[in-house]
Amino acid sequence: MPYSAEHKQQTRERIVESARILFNRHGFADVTIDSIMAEAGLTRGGFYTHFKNKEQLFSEAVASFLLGRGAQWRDEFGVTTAESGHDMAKQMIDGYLSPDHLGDLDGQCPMIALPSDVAREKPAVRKSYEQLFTAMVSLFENNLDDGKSDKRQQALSVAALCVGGMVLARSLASESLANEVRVAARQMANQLAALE
Amino acid sequence: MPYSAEHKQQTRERIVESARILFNRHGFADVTIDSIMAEAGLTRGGFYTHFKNKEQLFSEAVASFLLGRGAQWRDEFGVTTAESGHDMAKQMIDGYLSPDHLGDLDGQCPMIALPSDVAREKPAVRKSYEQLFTAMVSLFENNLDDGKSDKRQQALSVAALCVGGMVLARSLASESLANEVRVAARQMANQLAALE
DNA sequence: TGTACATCAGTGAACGCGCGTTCACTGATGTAC
DNA sequence: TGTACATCAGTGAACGCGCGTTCACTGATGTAC
Repeated sequence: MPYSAEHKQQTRERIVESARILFNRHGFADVTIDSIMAEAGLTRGGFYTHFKNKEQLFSEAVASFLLGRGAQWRDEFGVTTAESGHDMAKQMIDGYLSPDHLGDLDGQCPMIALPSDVAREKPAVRKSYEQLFTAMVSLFENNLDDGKSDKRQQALSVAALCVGGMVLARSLASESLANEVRVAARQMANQLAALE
Repeated sequence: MPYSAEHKQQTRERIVESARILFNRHGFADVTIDSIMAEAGLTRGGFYTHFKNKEQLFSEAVASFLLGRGAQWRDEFGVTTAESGHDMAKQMIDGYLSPDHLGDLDGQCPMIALPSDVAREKPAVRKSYEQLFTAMVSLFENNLDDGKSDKRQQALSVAALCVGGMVLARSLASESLANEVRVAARQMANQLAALE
């Protein structure tokens, strides 16, 4: 068996990481397999020993967010005691709708960077996107008060505000209007999260 | 002067209309100038007597939504008396977050169909997107109660919920989850619009 | 009213380019002896 | 310990294709007479 057991796996992860960053920045169609492989320190042809095609890599790149910053969020905010729930939800909301996140084209959540790219893809890619969304909604569900009959609706709405506010901020021409939307969504999301 | 005065203008509008529909359905990168011109009953080469390049057409196609269904919405909900404001806002919210709108890939609002495509474009395209957003926010501002100190914040949040809810619904794999998000966003948007 | 002409919207072949994918090959590595 | 070998991750040239844009040309039209 040439090469160590994990060697191929590590290369594969390097490719997924390059892809995640490049897709986040330029979208699915405008990123070439050449550029992804070059970013990972490899050449074009090797791609197909790891992936069936470009679309499969796209799917994995979107999902891989949950292993990086996504896991960080989950670890930080995912499991909390009842009384600290609101604080955790607030930190999550404030972080997601922060200027830092808005400026982080490479590291941002793919839900913000790639919504319309994903909407045109096949179910496999959409499932990866859905994983991110489901994780976010669960996180909010776990950090809102118990006993609320519309807790899930609240969590879904807060998530829609987080994603919607950031997606809009990214697409507007005016930086000041973008920030106005971001701040309004942040305040409203916090208000909703604290609603009782 | 060969051809009537409006002939060129009409052809141009036909191209923009084809472009709006095709971009809405397939995104910026995956639509060819050939396909747009063919849809308008013309051939490739004629494109450049009307537009500088593909990007300029994209910008005009996004903005053109305000002349079609956008104008319809504006006329229907734009100018209202104070006491009917809430009803108008509700109709707008319910229409935007309706199953019909979710299923209408050709006629949908470009804010839903093209957010990440637009985010990567130059200011001219982003300005067109912003026109749509500004129109929506104004419409909500005009249909919420007077005298509220955070009226604008409310309008921005409702708009973020409308766009966010629909963008997410488009990108998820599960149809039932997509509808859950859509309905949750609709209910919450209506709640916010009626907040006093 | 009828005809020659000038205009320019629209045609379609061609240009230059880069993409996703394939494939015959290479060379670094772990194993057997 | 040292060497021959088998494996397969990675290489890079090539294939087939379609794109955005250009350009010399055409032919439908309004105008001048």
